Amino acid sequence: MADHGIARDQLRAFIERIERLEEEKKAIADDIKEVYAEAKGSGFDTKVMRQIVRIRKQDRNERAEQEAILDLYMHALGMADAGSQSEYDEAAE
Amino acid sequence: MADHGIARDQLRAFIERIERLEEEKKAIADDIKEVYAEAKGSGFDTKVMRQIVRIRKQDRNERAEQEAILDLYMHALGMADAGSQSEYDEAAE
Amino acid sequence: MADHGIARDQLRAFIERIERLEEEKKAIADDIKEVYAEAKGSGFDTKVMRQIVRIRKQDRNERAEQEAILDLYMHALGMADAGSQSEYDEAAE
Amino acid sequence: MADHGIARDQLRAFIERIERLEEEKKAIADDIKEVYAEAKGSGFDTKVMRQIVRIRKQDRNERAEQEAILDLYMHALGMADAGSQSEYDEAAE
DNA sequence: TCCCTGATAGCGTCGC
DNA sequence: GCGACGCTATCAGGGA
Repeated sequence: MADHGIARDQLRAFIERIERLEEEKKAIADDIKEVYAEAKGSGFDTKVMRQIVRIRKQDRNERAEQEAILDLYMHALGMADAGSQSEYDEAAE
Repeated sequence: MADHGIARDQLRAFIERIERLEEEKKAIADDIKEVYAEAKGSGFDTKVMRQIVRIRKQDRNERAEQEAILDLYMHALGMADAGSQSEYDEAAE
Repeated sequence: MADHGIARDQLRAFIERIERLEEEKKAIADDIKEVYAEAKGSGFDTKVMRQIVRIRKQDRNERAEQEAILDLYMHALGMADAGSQSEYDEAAE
Repeated sequence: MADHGIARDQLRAFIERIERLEEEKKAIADDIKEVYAEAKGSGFDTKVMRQIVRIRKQDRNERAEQEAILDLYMHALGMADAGSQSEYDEAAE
């Protein structure tokens, strides 16, 4: 039974951490809204702004995908890419 | 009561159309799987293939977004774009 | 080097087949959307409709599973099933 | 023309603030994912956890709504509510 | 106020 | 069999 108690506490802790993080996330989402509202107040068209944000994001993603596919090719060809091994070492694989 | 009967038949018809279409959709999804499987059988790396397909799609989307944002600017500036009214006429809007 | 050229063409063919199929899939997905939109225009609640579709699908899956189990038993008993009336008969509904 | 330059800078500033905030938002979303992953590693069922989180959120929303209604009555009766102990006290749970 | 679009979360699939 | 990724469906916010 003690185990259940422990598990319960652990679960509770996880849940609370998540809820705390979700609060933060929501706070930020609200901040974003505020910025759009402020921009609108300054005469900008939020629709256009959203599109700009979206397209810039796409650009970044595109670049990321390009890199990803390059890596993929390299591996497919049995060539590990030296350099850019940042953050994790795949040599072990 | 007759109304309910009519509505029921109408609803039934809609549901069946949807289910039929979903069957077709699934059939195509299966076809896609088959193609990947076949390619794999020919020695291709499906992961790479999926990436290629994805990136090509992104390219197309990017172009579409570019056009969309252009349109948006044009409208924001009060300039309807003459031409490119292909497929549907926005004049009515 | 010729090999690479061949592989390249083959790959290209696979990619194009996939892209063609994905287009078709998307077209059908759009058709489905249209049907929902039309139903909505006729006063139906699409949320409810989606639930109906989902439930009916589950039912079919359950039936399929039941049949699968039956088949399993039949084979375990050394009895091949003679046809099992393909696709099931909806007349009864 | 100077105006356009100013507007441009202003727009740029808004866009960058938004992008910065979206990065933060994403970072938090990733943190949440990590917590779920960690919980999973401790043997918890994340699907159940997500349900718990969702339900507790609903509960909070309901409580908030109840309070809102209460406030409404209070105001209708010309009685301002004195503070209403902001944010609710979780000690009782 | 309603509709539509975009964002998010859950599900299923694929690969390891 | 497990874990990760992509896709789909649902929900919420913004605009008309």
